[in-house]
Amino acid sequence: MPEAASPRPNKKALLREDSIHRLTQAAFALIVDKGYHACSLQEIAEAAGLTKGAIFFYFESKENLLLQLLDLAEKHMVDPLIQHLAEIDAPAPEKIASFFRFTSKRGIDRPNELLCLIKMSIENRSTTSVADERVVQIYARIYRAIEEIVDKGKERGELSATLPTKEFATLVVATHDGMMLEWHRRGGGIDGRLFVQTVWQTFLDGIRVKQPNG
Amino acid sequence: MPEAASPRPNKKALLREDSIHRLTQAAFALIVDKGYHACSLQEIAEAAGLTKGAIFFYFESKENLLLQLLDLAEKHMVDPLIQHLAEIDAPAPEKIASFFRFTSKRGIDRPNELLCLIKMSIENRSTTSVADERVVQIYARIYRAIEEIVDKGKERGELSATLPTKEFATLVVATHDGMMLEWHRRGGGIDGRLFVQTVWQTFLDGIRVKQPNG
Amino acid sequence: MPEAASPRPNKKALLREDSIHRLTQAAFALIVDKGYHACSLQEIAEAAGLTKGAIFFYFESKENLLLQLLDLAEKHMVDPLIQHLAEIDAPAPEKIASFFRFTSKRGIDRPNELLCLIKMSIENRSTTSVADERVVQIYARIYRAIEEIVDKGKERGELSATLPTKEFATLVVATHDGMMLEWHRRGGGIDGRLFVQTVWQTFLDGIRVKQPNG
Amino acid sequence: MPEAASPRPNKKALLREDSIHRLTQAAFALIVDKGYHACSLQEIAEAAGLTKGAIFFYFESKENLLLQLLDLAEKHMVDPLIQHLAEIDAPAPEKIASFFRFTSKRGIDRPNELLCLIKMSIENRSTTSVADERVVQIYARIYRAIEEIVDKGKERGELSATLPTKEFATLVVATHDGMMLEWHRRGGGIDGRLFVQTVWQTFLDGIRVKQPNG
DNA sequence: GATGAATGAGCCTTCATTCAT
DNA sequence: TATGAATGAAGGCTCATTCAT
Repeated sequence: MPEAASPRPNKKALLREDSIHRLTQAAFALIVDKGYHACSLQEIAEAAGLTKGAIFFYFESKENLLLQLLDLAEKHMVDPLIQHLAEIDAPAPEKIASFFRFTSKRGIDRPNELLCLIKMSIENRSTTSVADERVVQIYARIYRAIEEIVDKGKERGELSATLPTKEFATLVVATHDGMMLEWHRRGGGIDGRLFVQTVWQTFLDGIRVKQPNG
Repeated sequence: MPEAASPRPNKKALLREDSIHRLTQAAFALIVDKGYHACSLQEIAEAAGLTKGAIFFYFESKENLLLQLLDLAEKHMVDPLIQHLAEIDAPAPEKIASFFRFTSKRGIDRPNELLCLIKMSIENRSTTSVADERVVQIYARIYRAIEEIVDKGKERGELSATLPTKEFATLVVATHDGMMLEWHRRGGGIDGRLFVQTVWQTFLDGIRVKQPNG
Repeated sequence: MPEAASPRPNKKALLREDSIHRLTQAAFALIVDKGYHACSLQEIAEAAGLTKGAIFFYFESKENLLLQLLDLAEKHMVDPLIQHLAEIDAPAPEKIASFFRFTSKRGIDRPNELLCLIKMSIENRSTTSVADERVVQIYARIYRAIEEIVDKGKERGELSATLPTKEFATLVVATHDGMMLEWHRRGGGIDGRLFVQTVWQTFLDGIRVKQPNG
Repeated sequence: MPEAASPRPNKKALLREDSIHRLTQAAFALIVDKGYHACSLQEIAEAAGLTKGAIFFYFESKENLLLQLLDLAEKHMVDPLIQHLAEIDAPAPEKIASFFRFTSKRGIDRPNELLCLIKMSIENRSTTSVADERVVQIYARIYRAIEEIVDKGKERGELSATLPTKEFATLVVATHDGMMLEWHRRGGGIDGRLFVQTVWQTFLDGIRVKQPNG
């Protein structure tokens, strides 16, 4: 099946796409690695094989670059996650487990987008910047999705009615983010698959050895 | 003219103590709030009612100031925590719960020292600095303490023998740090006491409604 | 296939002409408004509905664009002015008045070319650039024309013989340029026609109420 | 007469004063010479024998430096001028002449402050900056003073009642500014004293040879 | 004929750091 | 003990300029 008539595949558009991709990937990697404030545009540009000027050509400012990264993280990680949670039909505990499972799976191949979002939620605080607001927005969506699951779970008797929704959702997000960060921090030191399994098993079953009935 | 055994509290030393205290407290607060890289010595000095020069007089460099903060965090939070865990005589799950309980209690009054340590463990990565190494050391101590609890718990049958020690310890730390950060992030939005209670209840008992024996 | 004697107006040439015209007009307007150094080629190109590249295609450099503007200003404003002054047959004071009258009239329809020249004579100083030299050249022509009028006026007894030629010419140019700038600066604030009239009446008759003979 | 008791003449304050003075003088000179946008802080600092950092230490930003210059120009040139005009008791034409005479005299020793103000009134247009507003404010004061003189002059019959106040004031300012700029532009080329004399003689008496009565 | 990608020099600004006092 | 003056390196950003297409 040969390429259709398209006389020439628009070289400039391809170049543009490629440059933007290299810049965003480099930015993701460096921000995850060193933090937003600690990494310079110089470094990012070099890592992408371009110059600072190219970043401004495509993104106009450092903060705007960050905003683009957040947009990507939302599109590639958060949107699918929330859609996934909405689609699956399972008891609340299983849905919570799915939350962990979903990002873990995605995170194995492309950890930087998710980690960038998490790191920014921690680093960029009290700086009333646009990027900060963006992070808050995205997190609000995640919280809403989890709180919905919890509320429905409580209605259906799948979760203890005494569970405080907000606090529990906070716990879920906290565990999730902490886990991702810790995973990244310990790097090769731990077995990823084993870790993830431990996380949600613990989370679901509690850590105590179950006393045989009684 | 020899220094007398001066019963009256040395005024100079007191002043010195006070200045150092104000500087470290200001630094703790600002680093927790904005991150190490995002806050300048100027800000810290101003918040302490002193000038940049004073910081260099007492700490010699920005990194050294951070090191002092880490030392304080270790002395005031980590040392007591580890000693506490070593002293109490309880089953492993209970000890894990104590871990959460202990820092939560301390964190209510003086959250900044612990949060500073946690934030630094996330922000300062891949920068092979002395401060980074210091953070790693401190975290290693915490991990060791938890892994010891887990191993003993498995020996005694208090924890499932199939629980992978390292991964589980990672989970504990992750949950703990994530929880602290989330708590701080959500500020007044959530009920602290309720949140902490939720954390370790969930962690200990699992989130599922227990089927009445059967 | 030889070029025909093409009676139909060459389309390419027209397009070319049009683009150049739009660029120069945009440049005139922006330089008058913000000054040469404060306005970027980006702005000029955008205002002309083209891109930076087009400017380099037609003008090769920012300075060369300015040179072209100066050429236009000379051709459209200075050349006709000098020719006009040479042609009219009147006493020196009347010729001086004509100087003001002429540029005022022209300036009403196309103020930017004259203003650009004046502004450049003020902004671009001590920068030994080609454009600067060009400005000096043009001003030298104007000075020469006025000094000629003054000298002849003195010869003919139309002007006081004690009037220092150079200094008086300087005064004429100063008043003229200052007036144009002030006119532009105050925008709608003053009545143009009334202002111009005031200028040369004052200049010619002096500002004092004439004592009735005696 | 020995220096009074003052134990030591506060070296730091003197140093401060001196550095600020050198920086402002350098800034005045370079801005007058090349324009605000065309001269860099690097140049200014070098001309003052300091570094860029020193400028930020004392002035915080380039624009703020300019604001300080404008303040100085107002204090040293405009305030005295307006006070002078208010104090002298003379017919309106003579007061107008005093306006020229006063700034001319001051301008001989310290031309840069006045020229900086004038140049900024021309260069900084349509940039809604704080500095621009400052310039407008200062000019408004000058205009007010002149318009007052004109109005009173018309009341007392010293000036033609048909003279439009606003337009005439504009003319005065225009002539004044143009004259100052031209004087600066032509540098050594013209005789300052002779020029000034020509200006206000012309302005006062008109340029025509007075016909002997009738 | 004109664009869009990309560069590099230079700008304003920040900030940790030094040092005389 | 602590300050205030000053520096220099580096950061984000602008902009004239080049060039393949």
